[in-house]
Amino acid sequence: MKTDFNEKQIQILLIAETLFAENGFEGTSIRTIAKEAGINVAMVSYYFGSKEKLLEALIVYRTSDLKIQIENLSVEDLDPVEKIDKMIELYVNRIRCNKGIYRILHFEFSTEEKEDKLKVLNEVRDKNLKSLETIIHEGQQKGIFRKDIIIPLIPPTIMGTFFHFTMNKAYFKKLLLLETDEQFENYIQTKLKTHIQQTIKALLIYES
Amino acid sequence: MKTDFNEKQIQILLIAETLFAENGFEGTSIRTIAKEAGINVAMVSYYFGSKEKLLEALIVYRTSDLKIQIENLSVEDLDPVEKIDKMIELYVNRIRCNKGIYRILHFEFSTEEKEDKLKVLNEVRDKNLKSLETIIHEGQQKGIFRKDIIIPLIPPTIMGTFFHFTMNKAYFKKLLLLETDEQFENYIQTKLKTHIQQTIKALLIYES
DNA sequence: ATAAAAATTAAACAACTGTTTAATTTAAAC
DNA sequence: GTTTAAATTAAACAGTTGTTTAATTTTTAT
Repeated sequence: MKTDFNEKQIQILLIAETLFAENGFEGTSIRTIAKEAGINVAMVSYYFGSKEKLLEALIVYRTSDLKIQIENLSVEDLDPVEKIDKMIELYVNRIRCNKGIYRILHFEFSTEEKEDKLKVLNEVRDKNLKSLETIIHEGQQKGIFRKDIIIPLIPPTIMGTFFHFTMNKAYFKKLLLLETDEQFENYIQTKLKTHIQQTIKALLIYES
Repeated sequence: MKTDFNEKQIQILLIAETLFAENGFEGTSIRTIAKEAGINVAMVSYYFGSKEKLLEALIVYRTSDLKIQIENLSVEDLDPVEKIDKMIELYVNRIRCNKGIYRILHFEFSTEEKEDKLKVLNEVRDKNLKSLETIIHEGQQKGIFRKDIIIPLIPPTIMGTFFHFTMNKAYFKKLLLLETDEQFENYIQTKLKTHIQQTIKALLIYES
């Protein structure tokens, strides 16, 4: 599998990413990509073979990016609660910086069965889940966290909350009286992030 | 705004809903809809005017459905914690039964600015939020719930968790060893529902 | 400077897109 | 039974789609 792209290819990939995220895969024509990138239509086929393969290349390009971003929190010298806080901050920032590709991965690939192309993404997810498990088990051994937690359901709550909020930008901007995009972005990094941290910590610690 | 449709129109709407949810708006052609519905291509234009207006009609049709489904929990004779449980159950069931239209509303309308068409949806959201506020305020007055909760961020956690889980069906089926679609559906109605309930209750009750 | 390879182009391709037309069939009203 | 309206059809429309071709320019290597 090809993982190295030249400057021109990367330029095309980045523009395709934006357009796919904005208008969907089917909603974006090669001609639009070409026009936006200031190149000839044929160049996409020339470099990537087809529109489908362009999407695959984009996913390869971006998920290899994500791989690198994985940090191993479980080794750091923090107590479990602090580790949870930090992990959520990492989650939020990672999605925030890769909104485009996340959107594409979740919406273009959600229904269809292109599992092979999602292998890399699944590897990232599995590794994240492992890190999370390590942290929670540590907290459970120290008697801080409850023991009847279904750990695989925690990332959906973190990511899902974030996604649902950003996907309904217009609605929440109006609801929370956030006038500019900057205010919206700022709200995510402060209030929303804190809300998610509070939620997960409460779930882990609370005894009913 | 037209809100009544005849049998034939509803048949077309339902098939369009499935196809839009599966392949997206741009990814679904009128001819595919017509073929699937066993009608002539021209009938869509004849009944709805255009593909765009077909989508609008679908949203009108479905959101008027949703409106009726809104129950007013806040008046029932239950304690706040039970009300939260019941409300989440309603949330989960409502999304579960209207997966298609929710997907369309969130993904086809997320980026573009077709706010006027989303008015009905926003009304439903606002009403749900009001109900939730009533319940939480009651719990706060009784000293059961904490007072520093950002209430508008709770629906994103409920809906987001659910969505993220269903959107990544293939991944979670493999991860949780759910072999059939029935097992997956069952997991949603039991474990996932309980997880969301636990999460929200913990957030509301837990004192740090 | 010359030859080979890579990059870029405009044009053409057939298939598909949403939509409209005009003719025909079916149903309703009188 | 006749007239009028609604429903349905196949065909055509013009525009767009992804992709390929073959010619041309640019870059690289010798």
